[in-house]
Amino acid sequence: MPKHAKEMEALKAHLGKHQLKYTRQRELILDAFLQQEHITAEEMYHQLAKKDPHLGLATIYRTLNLFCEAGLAQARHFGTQTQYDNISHKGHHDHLICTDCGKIVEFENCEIEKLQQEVATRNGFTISTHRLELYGLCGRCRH
Amino acid sequence: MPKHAKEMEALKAHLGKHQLKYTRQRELILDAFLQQEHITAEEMYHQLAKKDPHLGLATIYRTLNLFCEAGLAQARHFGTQTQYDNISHKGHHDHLICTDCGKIVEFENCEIEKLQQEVATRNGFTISTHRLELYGLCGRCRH
DNA sequence: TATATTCTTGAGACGATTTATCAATTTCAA
DNA sequence: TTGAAATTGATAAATCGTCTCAAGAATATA
Repeated sequence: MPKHAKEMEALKAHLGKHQLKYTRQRELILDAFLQQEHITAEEMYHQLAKKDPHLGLATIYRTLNLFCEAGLAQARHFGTQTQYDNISHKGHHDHLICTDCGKIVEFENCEIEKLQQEVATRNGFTISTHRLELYGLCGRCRH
Repeated sequence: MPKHAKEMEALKAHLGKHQLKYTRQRELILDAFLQQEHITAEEMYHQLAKKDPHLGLATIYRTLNLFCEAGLAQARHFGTQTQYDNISHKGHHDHLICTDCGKIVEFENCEIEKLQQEVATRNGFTISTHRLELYGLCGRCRH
């Protein structure tokens, strides 16, 4: 049984629903992606160059965007690059982001999530994912 | 007395401290900026083209970044562009977003904000802005 | 006020990141 | 196995923001 059977099924379900195909490249990229907490397209390109030197950067971008549509990933822009966060792997992480040096601290907070649920319920919504980013200065950059 | 005397003084203080000059362009851009909650350089470029057709885009980028350094603005990457948030503007709100119909509900929640502060403090951060988006289905689309 | 010094501006070149294009290839259902 | 439809890889192109530099503007000094 593959390591990430659950996510692979989720991806296949999305592909089937949209008349898309399950390709070798998509499987390769999914495997690599699910081992990361977050990654950029460029990083993945270099990582996968060993396994498949002909895998194109455009394919990686296309596939990571596909993962976002399938609900496996979430794009987040910081600095000049886009980070693709793995939201299926370890539970959801929120981010503290230093606007000066770019340092990112991940955190989880059940109380905040509970309050989010309350807000959603009060407005008749059913939440599937969320995004919370706190911007400011880290201890070192404050000086 | 100008509309935004306080912010103008803050800018002048920063300029003086760093041996920078108070120019017509900086005043023009400050005036426009303080009327916004957040704006991109491109948006401001078009907005100000009426008042000064020769104002360059590079000057707007430079000036908005200057405002960040002076503590009047905060850069935030959203989509492919950079949003410059007006820090002096109160009334931050978060968003509930329906992934099916695109409906957006705005909300504020002091308790969540308080918990955010706690998380930040615990990690040595000083928050200046944040972004919270809840994605899911609205009441109508759930059926 | 005149002058010297320094900073700023505008225009376009440039670099980095991401998307679009398109012929060749692969997938998948019949 | 076959054929329609989707995908890929290579690269061109678009987008966004910064850099460069000569010309112009702001401030300090006399």
